[in-house]
Amino acid sequence: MDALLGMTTFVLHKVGVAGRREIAQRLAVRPGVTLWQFAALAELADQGPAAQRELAGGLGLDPSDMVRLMDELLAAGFVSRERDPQDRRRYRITLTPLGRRTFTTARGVVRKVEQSTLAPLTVAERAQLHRLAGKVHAGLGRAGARPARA
Amino acid sequence: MDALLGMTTFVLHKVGVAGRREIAQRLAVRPGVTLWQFAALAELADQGPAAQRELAGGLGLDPSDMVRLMDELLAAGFVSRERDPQDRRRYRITLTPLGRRTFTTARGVVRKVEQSTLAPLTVAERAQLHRLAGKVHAGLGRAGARPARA
DNA sequence: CGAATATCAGTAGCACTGAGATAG
DNA sequence: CCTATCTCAGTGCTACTGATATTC
Repeated sequence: MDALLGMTTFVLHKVGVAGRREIAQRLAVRPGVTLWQFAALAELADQGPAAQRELAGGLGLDPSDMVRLMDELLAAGFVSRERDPQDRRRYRITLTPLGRRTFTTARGVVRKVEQSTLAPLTVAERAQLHRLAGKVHAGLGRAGARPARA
Repeated sequence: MDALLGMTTFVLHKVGVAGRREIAQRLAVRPGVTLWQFAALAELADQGPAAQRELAGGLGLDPSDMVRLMDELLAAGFVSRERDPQDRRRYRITLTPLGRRTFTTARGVVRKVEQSTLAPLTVAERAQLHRLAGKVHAGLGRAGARPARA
């Protein structure tokens, strides 16, 4: 009996970290983005313009770390930002055409790596794994990110 | 289409990190061990006395970090160690009765947390998730830990 | 000599904490 | 006055890298 490998959480963590590593390394080569940069682009591509706080919330990233991420994305020309006229505390982050193209490229890379990582599974099993992981993830909530109110 | 949640690796990583966090917090309260300490105790309980390098390899932990871990386990009285008479470069790490009792307690805690984390899944789904994650994990290998030779 | 074990110091990435400035 | 968004500096944890002493 392997007490460690018998624990689903342990195996899940190992697989998750390894997958993240692999994807991060590939994305660094082409198209030259970090994992969080890719994640932010993905969120923007999905949901359109958003405030930094909303982005951070959706990604599970701390708002304070979002600042640095924004600096990078702006410097790379992947996004543009302007103050929200309705609420001037907020920025309105918008994906640029370059950002969208970069995201598309990156998504292709990620999909390839993911297929490689999940190679031991059949197509049906991959779908099953994704479904189950999604259910567990949905049940998490309540943890992570900075609380909106004290 | 959620580009991020559509990626199995991303979800797996999130779930794994959250699970690890939760377990680490509980273990810190009772029986007062870290996650790596628990992992090492589990490995020793499974496979009997071992050298530090073997332990590190089995756990996916860097050998250099195993040193600190050993200090902690020895100080806590969970393990004892002596030089291997056949190969005096190696230490022989053995679980003490206290270490075994601590492991048993910790394992109970971990199982409870795991059940809580996997609550959204049925019993059959949990088994399925564990099986699929195990297959992917087995396919990883080759990554992590320090290479045995340059 | 080359290789393996254990060790130790230093580094890098990542997430988090706490506090401040501006706006509602 | 109180809250929210964005910002910045600093901390802690984890994992990794590079180098050394001892033993085979």
